[in-house]
Amino acid sequence: MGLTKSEIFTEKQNEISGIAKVFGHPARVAILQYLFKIDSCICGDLVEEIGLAQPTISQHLKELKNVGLIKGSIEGTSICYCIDKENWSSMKAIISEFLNQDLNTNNCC
Amino acid sequence: MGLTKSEIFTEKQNEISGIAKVFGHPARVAILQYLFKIDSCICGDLVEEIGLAQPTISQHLKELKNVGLIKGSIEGTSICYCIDKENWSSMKAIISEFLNQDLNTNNCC
DNA sequence: TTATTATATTGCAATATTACGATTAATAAT
DNA sequence: ATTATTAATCGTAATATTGCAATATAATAA
Repeated sequence: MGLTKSEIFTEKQNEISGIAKVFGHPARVAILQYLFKIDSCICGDLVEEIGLAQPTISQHLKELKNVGLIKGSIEGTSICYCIDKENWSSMKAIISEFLNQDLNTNNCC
Repeated sequence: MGLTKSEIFTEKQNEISGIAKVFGHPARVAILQYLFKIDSCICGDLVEEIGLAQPTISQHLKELKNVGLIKGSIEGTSICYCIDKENWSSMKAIISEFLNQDLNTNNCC
C-alpha cells in the first residue's frame, strides 16, 4: 500500500516519527548543519553548497519549513532562511525524551 | 528518480539521516517504546500490541535489527527481541550531537 | 517597460516504502 | 509422523519520496 496507518498510533508516536522523518534525508541534515554553521540567515548559495538542483533544494527547504525547523523571510530579491531556534528546542525536547528511554531500564540481555 | 544521492554527502550526514530514517515510522517508534517499557526480551505479542499484520511487523523488526537498535535470539519456536543498549547509546550520542548544534550559536533572527 | 535574479511550482520518471495475503521454515507438542 | 505455533520471506499493490527540467512567480535593476 505505501500508506502509513497513522491512526493506530499515539499522537506522540506520530509526532516523534514525523520529526525524525525530516532528519531522515542527508540533504536536509546538510542544510540544517550549514544554517547552524554560518549562524545567520542565508540567502542563496544553498544550491552550490549542497550540490543538488535548485528545485530539489527548494523542496527540502519546504519540508523543513513545514515541520517548523526553519523560517524564511523575504530580503529583496532573495529569501533568507534560518533555523527557528525556539521550535528547534521544543523538537529537541521531544526527541531527547524518546532517546533517553534507556536511562530508566535495566540490562536484561 | 527516488534515489537519494548519498555520495554527495559526508559519512556523518548519511549516518545521522540513516538512523533518523529508522525512527521515521510510528510503528518502529512504538516497537522501541514497548521494548523499553517491558524492559526485557519479548517473544511474540508484538503483533497484537502494535496492531499491524505479522509480516509488516516482521519487516519493521528487520529494519530495526539492520541498523543495530535491537537484537533477537531464538527461544524455541519463537524469537526474543530486545533493545541493543550498547548500540542505542552510541546512536544516541550521534543524534544528540546533531540536536545540540544550537547550543553554540547566537540568535540571528 | 524590459531584463535580471532568486525562489517556487508543476509535471514527470525512477526508486523506495508500507502493508498484507500466501507461503515457507523451524521447532514443539501430540 | 502429524499437527500446531511462530516468525521470516515472497510477491504484489498502493502510495511516498527523490530528483530534475521546464515553467512560473516575484522582486528588483536597468
